[in-house]
Amino acid sequence: MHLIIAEKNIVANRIAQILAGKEKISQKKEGGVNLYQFGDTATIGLRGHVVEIDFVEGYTNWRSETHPPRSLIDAGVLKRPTEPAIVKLVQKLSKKADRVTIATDFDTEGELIGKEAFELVRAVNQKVKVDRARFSAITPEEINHAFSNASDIDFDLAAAGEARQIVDLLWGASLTRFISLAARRGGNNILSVGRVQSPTLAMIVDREREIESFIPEPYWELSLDTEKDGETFSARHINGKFTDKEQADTAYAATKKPLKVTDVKEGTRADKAPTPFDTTGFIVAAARLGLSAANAMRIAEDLYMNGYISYPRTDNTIYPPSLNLESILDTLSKTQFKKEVDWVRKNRRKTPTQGKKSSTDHPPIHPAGAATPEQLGENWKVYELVVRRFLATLSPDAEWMTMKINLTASKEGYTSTGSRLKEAGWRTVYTYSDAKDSILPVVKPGEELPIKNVNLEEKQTQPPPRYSQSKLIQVMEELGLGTKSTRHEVIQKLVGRKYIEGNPLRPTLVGRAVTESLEGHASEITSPEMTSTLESAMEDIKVKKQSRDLVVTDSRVMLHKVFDALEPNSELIGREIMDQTDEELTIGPCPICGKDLRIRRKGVSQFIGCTGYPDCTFNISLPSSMWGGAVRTKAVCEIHNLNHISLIAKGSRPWEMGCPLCQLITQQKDIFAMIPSMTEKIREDLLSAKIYSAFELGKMDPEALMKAIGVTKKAAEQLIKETLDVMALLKKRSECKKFMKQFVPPKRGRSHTKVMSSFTASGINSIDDLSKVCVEDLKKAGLTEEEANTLKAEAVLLTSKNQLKEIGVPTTSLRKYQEAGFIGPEDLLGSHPAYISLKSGVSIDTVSKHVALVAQYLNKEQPVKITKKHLEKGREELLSLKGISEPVLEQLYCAGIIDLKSLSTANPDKAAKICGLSKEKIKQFKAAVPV
DNA sequence: GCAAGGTC
Repeated sequence: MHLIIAEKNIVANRIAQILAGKEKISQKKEGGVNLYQFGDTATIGLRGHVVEIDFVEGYTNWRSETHPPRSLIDAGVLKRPTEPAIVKLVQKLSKKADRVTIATDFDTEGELIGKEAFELVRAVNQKVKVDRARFSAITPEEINHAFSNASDIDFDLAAAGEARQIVDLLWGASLTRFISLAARRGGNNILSVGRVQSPTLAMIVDREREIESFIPEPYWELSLDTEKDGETFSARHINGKFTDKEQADTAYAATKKPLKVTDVKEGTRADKAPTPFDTTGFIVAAARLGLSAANAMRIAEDLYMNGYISYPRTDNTIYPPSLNLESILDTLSKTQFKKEVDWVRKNRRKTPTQGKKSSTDHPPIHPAGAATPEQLGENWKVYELVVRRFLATLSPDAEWMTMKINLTASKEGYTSTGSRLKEAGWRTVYTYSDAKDSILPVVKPGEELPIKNVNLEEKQTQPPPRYSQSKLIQVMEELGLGTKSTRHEVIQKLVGRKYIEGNPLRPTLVGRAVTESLEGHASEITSPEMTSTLESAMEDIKVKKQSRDLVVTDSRVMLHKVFDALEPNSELIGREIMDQTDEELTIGPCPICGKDLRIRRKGVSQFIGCTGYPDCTFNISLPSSMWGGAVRTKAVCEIHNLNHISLIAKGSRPWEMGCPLCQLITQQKDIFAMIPSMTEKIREDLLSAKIYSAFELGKMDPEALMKAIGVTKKAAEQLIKETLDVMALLKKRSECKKFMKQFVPPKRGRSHTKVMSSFTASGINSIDDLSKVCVEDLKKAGLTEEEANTLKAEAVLLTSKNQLKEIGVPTTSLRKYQEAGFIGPEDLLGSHPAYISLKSGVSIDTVSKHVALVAQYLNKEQPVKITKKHLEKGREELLSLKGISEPVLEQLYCAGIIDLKSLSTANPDKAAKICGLSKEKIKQFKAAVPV
């Protein structure tokens, strides 16, 4: 069997299709992994790296005395499967294979992925022949050629990739741990460091510092307005920007009649059609549609997975000759772009535009399938962008008419330029950048024009702009930081670590503090040079000028030097970062005592507390950090002088909460409104007395409240009591919601909050209410019949359980009763103890005791006590009668018949109804009782 | 719990 291993599923599929020719391919899934088989060949796709490198055992504890961060530098590393299902299938097939071909991507990382696959194969099959197919496009010609000319894995190339892996892990993990520990940060708040992320962060910090230290300088611009045939236009002074005020004033004063046209120049300007999309170009264009880099990539990947566009991770801006542009046009003419396709076909340029980069792995991003807006929904605009860009690259250049008018006003020279789109060219199909005409009137040299206005404007030089995501990705690409597949993820990572925020991007204080510490003590890691050095070392490994191990050893030596400098300063570094970040957590003065309020974190919970604690207990609770870590933003509340709060979670937009105290007040407004004797006046008085929450109010002493808001003692007592009642109700509601959440999954338009508010409207406020509810009310809240029944049954179960517990039934017996179907107190009282004992397996003595407790609790008549001895005797008596077996005995117990005596006194009609035996049967048993 | 690189 010939096993072919590709880098990803989609490639495996296409290779199979090409190699199979007309043969039929059978596709099956094993453990969620696709396998394509034809003839004696099986093709499987990996998922990129299916193993990852990690440290050998013993290094998991960050705070270990024996394995501090520095020890990671010399720690051993191993490879561990990250995709066990794929690894398993590869190895299972390898055992049976007599030829294995590695067909991963044709680049360094692809060679490494191939080597990883090779190692998996060798681990289970030492003899099988393993070769390597290299192809730079997935076309029949390339693939067939690659497989009939298969060569060997390039272990040097793979080793270069391994060196990168190891160096990245050693530096990243050791420095991340070191700096996190120094700044006492753990869990969600670790401070990460890495070869790509740290220089990227440093660029953003650097830009911010440039902006801060920028000193604006004034300059002056001089222009005049004139008119021809009723059309006004303006002209700039030929000096451009005046940096000297006096010169500007002189020129202004000298701008006088007559204003004469000295010169008119007309020309044309070519406006080149854009080049094909690589990943960066695509992200930049998508940013104009308002998409973040990560979002644009997510949508592109989605479109790719569904066959609408080609592979979106590419560095290529030149269509390979093998790409069939004609058939793509055919496909697109089946979409709503038919008109544009026809236009392109009629006006097509000789050869498509091309950029500078031609890489081997994937073609530029282009449309691959037809789609409609209905099919794609939100993703449509990205598809449209790819389509229009593709069409633009086949379209002719646009052309502009340009006109330049030179003028003199007395002796001062002025100039005006205009342009008009002459040939729309590619702009016909690529409608994103607006092409505005600025048309000048027709004038002749020597002509005199009126001066309508002379304008002297003072302006200021501007600092450089902050990076937008797409600009940052462009710069990263120029510096060689990251890859086409990872750049956008790096930015997301920096946001997730709360190093950067906003759009355009600016550093947080943490981001800045970490960058500054690293620059001061481990500058290697904040410079893009580390990447270029690593890359040249990798080049050396590829050509055998160096070995992988030598490169790694060198890197280890360097990292030790870094730690030599870092370790003695660990206290200092920690202090620096903590001081700066404390500031970031401080949001302004406490409304009660005036000391600083600070964001506090404890596990997943976070809140705003007063630095005056425990003297001042003022606090505001915040949503759990599962919704995002709380950080302060630049905005400050005008009323409370507090910074606004924003919650930042990985992979989603920050949640702007605004001023936390304003939030608290609005939120409490609804709660206050539930208190019967609350009036708007009292509420205002409470606020002025700095009593912001119902919780605070409920805790108050009536005397103190009396003084604080000027009400009678009786009113104060009443208010406090009502507040406590409302809070108890809210607590019950929240328990009820939590309970409901376990059984009612959220759906579109049926959030848990929505369901709960519907419950409240129907008067359902607690789990207890749920247990007594009418199922129709639950269905009103959007629950299905089944969900409603389940919810009610579960509520009955829980409330009964709590009730029985309160009565004094211990948990173990309680569980047995409920499992046997005796749910609540009434069930225990409604059945004969013997029956309960038989069904639940709880001994009769215990059952009797519990039943007695229940009867006492419910104020019901105490049932007759039955002993174990009595029961056993009765049992023997009954079983001795003809026709009474164990199952019948159970039915008799149900009817309260436990011995001969109770049988003889039983009423057959009643008993039959309860236990399900026929009347005749019971009469028959009665008759058999010996006299 | 660390990196960066693949891919979903």
